Amino acid sequence: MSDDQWQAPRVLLAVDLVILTLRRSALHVLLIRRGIDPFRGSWALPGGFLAHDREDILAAARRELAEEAALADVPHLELLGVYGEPGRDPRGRVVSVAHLAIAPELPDPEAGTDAVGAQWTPVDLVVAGSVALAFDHLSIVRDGVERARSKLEHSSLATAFCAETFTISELQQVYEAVWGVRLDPRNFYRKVQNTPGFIVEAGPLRRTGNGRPAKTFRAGPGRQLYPPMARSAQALVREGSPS
Amino acid sequence: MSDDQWQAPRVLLAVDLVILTLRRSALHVLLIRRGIDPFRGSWALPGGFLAHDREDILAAARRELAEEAALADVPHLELLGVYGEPGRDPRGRVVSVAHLAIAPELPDPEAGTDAVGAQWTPVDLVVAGSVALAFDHLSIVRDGVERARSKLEHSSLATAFCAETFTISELQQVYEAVWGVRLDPRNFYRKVQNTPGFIVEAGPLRRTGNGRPAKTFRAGPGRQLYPPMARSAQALVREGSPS
DNA sequence: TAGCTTCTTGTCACCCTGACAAGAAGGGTT
DNA sequence: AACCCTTCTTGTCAGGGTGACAAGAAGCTA
Repeated sequence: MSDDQWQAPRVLLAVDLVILTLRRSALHVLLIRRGIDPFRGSWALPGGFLAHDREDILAAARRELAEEAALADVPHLELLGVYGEPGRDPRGRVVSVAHLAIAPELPDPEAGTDAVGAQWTPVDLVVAGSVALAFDHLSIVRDGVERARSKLEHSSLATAFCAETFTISELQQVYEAVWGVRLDPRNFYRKVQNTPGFIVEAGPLRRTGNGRPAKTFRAGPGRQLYPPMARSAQALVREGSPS
Repeated sequence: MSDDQWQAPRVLLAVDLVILTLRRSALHVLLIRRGIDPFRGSWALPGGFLAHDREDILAAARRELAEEAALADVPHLELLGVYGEPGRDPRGRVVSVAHLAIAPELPDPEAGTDAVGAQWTPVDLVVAGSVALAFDHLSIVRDGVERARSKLEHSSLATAFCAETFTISELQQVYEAVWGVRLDPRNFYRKVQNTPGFIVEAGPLRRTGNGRPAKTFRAGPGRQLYPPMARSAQALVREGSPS
């Protein structure tokens, strides 16, 4: 059980990022076209190895967020999972710590920045397999989307998809896009208003497109939602198939 | 941004285990007395380094489960988190992948096996700080308990604390111990019965201690609970302070 | 047999939810 | 300006789940 000569193996530690956002009311994930082998030319998640021996993992995630996605700050970043199956990377034993990041819809897409080759891709296309991903990144994306779906129920994660201030209708679009369902605006309005700590009115401001101006809100102090948003219950009216 | 000479750092990968069980209606965690430096003589979570270069992480977790806890099989084992802060281990850069395991109350405690020095310890004592833990293991235990509390709400994790067959009363004790609340037996009975896929009757068997014999059940096919078990709502009657 | 324990089945009021009607407040068109 | 259309917001109402609680069922012990 204990050889004096035995040495614990050392592994390469990578950080990968599932960055989700809403674009034109559809859920998108940021992908990068790989410039090096292996999988050169394939789409992959932003990520990379630890920069040095003493870099903190979360710090590495933020660094990759800035370097590869040109996102200096995101409203949400959390551990998603560990993907370390032997053989997942032909370069040797690589253990990847995947993170889930949520960003609001940003004015500048992926243009002009350091993040050349970065592209927001509809999640539907990715999970359907229409976009081939490097390594086991398809599994990671699937897990990330499922995590987001789940956390929308019990936490205030949905506000991370929105700008600083937002309307209830915009918040509803987050739920509809991530869950893939249609919700009744009137019941949704009442529900989020009656969930303590979820959202607070952001002054009597108003802004809108076409109809009656909407009240604006900002994220409230609560991170957990009681009572939770019911997914299965409201999911009666599934969204139609894509045309 | 790219030095030809740059080499990605390699880290030592460890696996740690938060193994929870119920003993005499109280939540316990398995701790090991460390026999080597650092923290020799302190209590710590079961765990260790990867055995070799190609060992799968989950396989390493199961191996440690068998070696250090003498648990050949547990009904639940999942990723808990990654703890890789630089400096958490004086031996160098160690990244620990923590796992959460749930075991039913076992007939043989920690006696006689390979797991010398293993001991079931009340979680209350640990989180209160009455038992000093090595490394950042206190944080890991806290996260593990919180994970279990959360998953009891939306998943059928509670059945992992029970034997193959169990009574509804035993299932209730799991919720009461993990959540630290008292629940009404009649409402709990109705609730779990009406949650589809949670539990199924295990034949007309019966067994009990003192009162009326209870029906026995086994875990149902459902892993997610709809509607979920409400923690905040039922948590009206907090359990009394320890005597 | 009485008393105690625990399990199991009900009852009832309240609140949340889903389905839906209708008013409020803007823009666009003629 | 009148009208239509859009979206936001406030209500109404029936049904189902939940908490509080009563009461019977089925065993053990004295």
